[in-house]
Amino acid sequence: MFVIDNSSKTPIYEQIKTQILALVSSGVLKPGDKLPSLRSLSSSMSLNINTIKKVFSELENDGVIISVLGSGSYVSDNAVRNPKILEKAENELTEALRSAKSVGVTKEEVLSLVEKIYEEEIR
Amino acid sequence: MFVIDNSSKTPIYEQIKTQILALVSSGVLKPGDKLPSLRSLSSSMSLNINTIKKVFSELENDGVIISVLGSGSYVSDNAVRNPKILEKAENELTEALRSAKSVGVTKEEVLSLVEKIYEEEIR
Amino acid sequence: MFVIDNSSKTPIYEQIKTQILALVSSGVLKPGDKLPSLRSLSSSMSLNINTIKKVFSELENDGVIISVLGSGSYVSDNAVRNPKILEKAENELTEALRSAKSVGVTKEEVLSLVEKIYEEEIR
Amino acid sequence: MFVIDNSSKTPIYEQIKTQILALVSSGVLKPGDKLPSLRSLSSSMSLNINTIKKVFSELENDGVIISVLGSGSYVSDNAVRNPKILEKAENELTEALRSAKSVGVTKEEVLSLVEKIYEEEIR
DNA sequence: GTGGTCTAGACCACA
DNA sequence: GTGGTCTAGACCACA
Repeated sequence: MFVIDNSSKTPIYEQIKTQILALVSSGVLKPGDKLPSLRSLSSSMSLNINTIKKVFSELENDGVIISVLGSGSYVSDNAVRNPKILEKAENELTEALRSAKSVGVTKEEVLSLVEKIYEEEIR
Repeated sequence: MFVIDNSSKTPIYEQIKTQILALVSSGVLKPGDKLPSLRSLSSSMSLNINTIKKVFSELENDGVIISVLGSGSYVSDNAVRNPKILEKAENELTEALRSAKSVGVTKEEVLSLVEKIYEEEIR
Repeated sequence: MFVIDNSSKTPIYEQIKTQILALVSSGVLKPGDKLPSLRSLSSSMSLNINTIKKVFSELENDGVIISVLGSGSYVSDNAVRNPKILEKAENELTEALRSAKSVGVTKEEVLSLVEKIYEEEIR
Repeated sequence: MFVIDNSSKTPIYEQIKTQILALVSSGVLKPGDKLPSLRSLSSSMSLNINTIKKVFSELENDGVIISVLGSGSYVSDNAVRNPKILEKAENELTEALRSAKSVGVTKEEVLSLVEKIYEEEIR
């Protein structure tokens, strides 16, 4: 389902959230689509159900999905290029850029990295 | 001395570490320079000495400073553009870029952000 | 679990670290294996949890283990004959040899000591 | 006078002690020779006098030198291949060998290191 | 004075 | 349950 890197310092719930967001913004998941249930996701991925709960509650909080009691969770209408998500990504990118600049990474090095990333296939 | 944002999710010791690294790479702190003592730093910042110890021990581990028992801590000879530090910054930047791309931030938006950051005064 | 010599000048955390490294390189602990939790180790050894934390954080820094928040600590994939660890051991051996030579220990005495050590059972 | 490596984790007094022991066992300093005074040594090396005091008191304790109140310190008659010193060097070497063995350094690697060290010029 | 080790304990985020 | 951060304070070795 999703690829989890256990050796990463990024929490598992963040890794899954990022991958769901990528599916939404790439159009694989469209507004109105139903997501798998908490239980099916957690059992199929052998994860603690609390981990998946955290993913879904954050996504709902961000306005990307809507959970309907007794029915399931659905991609919301304004999920694509959702303002909260975009702002958060930009803030994180800003921090990473400032940090890189402050330790001496040059603008040229950053630009070539940007080129490289944007040429990559979507994973 | 250093600016601490207590509301940040970034640990205090990371914030201080980042600022010391910036001082080193900007040349304010040069190889051989003596850093303030654990005690003077912790008391002037109203932080516990163990928090500062963590900062210094991480910096020593990264090869940026050298701590000498009974004498003090000094900027190491190969502190500037230190490979470990650069690699870490680039890895974090790569992650932030991939994440931004995956949620729909365009390459143009990224490039204009890069321009903006690299025009900023060093803080 | 581990043998601690309180009268030794070697810090407790170093003693434990050394013994974990020996378990890893002898194959008793294999990549992927889970280490005991901080709490269980510290309570079973009657040591403060912070002492064990220091052991684990050094081992993680050396690339021997990986600590995962909420899950536990695991032997990393490249733990065996880890370059950092080998280099450190060789540097310490070099120092000890130079020091022994400088005070008049003969090469023959050293060679017979090496034979003796490498015939010892693994402790 | 003596070479001090400030970036070493070996205390300065140990570094000096080792070098004095090397001078004795190589015959540069002979039994009966007078050592420089505490003050002249500490001032010429820009070291704290406590550091040199520690060196001399350890050497006296080991039976390598004899301090005569009001006169100075002299290399003792049984300074060469002094039993305490040899035993200490061998103990440290044993520890380093056991440690190297335990992290996977092979006997062959150790032997080639021994050859290399014993071919080195005395420093 | 300096940094290093160890204990004790609170509080947090994550699984 | 797990590890991570931070405070508080004792005691040590070294310069």
